[in-house]
Amino acid sequence: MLVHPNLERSLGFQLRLLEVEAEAQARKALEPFDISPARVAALMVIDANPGCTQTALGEALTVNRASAMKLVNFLEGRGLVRRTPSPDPRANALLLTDEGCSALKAMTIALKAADDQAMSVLTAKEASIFLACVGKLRDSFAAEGENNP
Amino acid sequence: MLVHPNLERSLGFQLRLLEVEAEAQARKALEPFDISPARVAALMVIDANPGCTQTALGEALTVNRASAMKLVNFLEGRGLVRRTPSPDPRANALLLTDEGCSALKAMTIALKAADDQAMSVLTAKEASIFLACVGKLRDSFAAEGENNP
DNA sequence: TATTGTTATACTCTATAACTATA
DNA sequence: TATAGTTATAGAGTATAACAATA
Repeated sequence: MLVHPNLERSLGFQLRLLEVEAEAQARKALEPFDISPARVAALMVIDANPGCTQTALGEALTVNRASAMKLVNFLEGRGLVRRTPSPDPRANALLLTDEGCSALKAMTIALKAADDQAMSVLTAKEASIFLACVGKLRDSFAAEGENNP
Repeated sequence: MLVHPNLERSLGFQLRLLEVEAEAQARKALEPFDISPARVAALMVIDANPGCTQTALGEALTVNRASAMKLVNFLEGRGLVRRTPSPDPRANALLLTDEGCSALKAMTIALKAADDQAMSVLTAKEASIFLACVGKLRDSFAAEGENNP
């Protein structure tokens, strides 16, 4: 069945289909850990920014404070993240627990294997151009968003 | 604030960020029409496959029958799509109304303008390689999905 | 039996708005 | 007044399961 000539050539639609498949693949790679890709992304942000606040976590993941809080509630409940006192008593400083740290290492390995397998259909040159284009496009969208806030 | 070295290099995460931005841009381009990108995609599928069933529509959009039905309910309520009798009396044959046809033309123009603007940061060669890579990656994911159904 | 459309229900993710406690 | 976290609520979007009509 035909989808539609305009859809086949549409950047947005093709990206959406690809992203849906990439997310499903990541979800599968994470099945042994019973955790979603978005939550692993949160762990990675905290790992890269120990002591960051929930608001900062939300900004890095482009979700709002309330959503960031739900993420942290889940990760804390799993024993992967700790809320610790921060210089500013209004804020929480987020840290990975020891368990969170070792779990993240294992998850990262699983995700990378899946990623590498998907990227293996591209030549090295294609992969490099592809990732550069993704970056350029993201910058382009970000610039547009600033012009029309 | 650092996101995370592993995330910066992650195909899945970068794709997700890009897709979120592309979707937001499409949503904005469609604001004058008060309709979501997913619903316009449904219109395009029906336009390309006049008389298709709801189940077929769902398959093309990779959603299930119940979700396809909600899409059609909305589009019918808007007067953009008609459910007509089908050779198989269990099924509906979906058609665009005249209004749906002309609305889709205008929406397509708006979407293409936004798409072209985003792609304008890529050289012609980059754009061609980028779209080819998207296709390759989708095929790769699809093949993986078949091996592990 | 299998399939189409339908309905009811629930789940996930996210957003908004209002509240508190601090700054 | 502005900000961090919290809470309650609501909205999309999608999925599952069961049902009727028909193949």
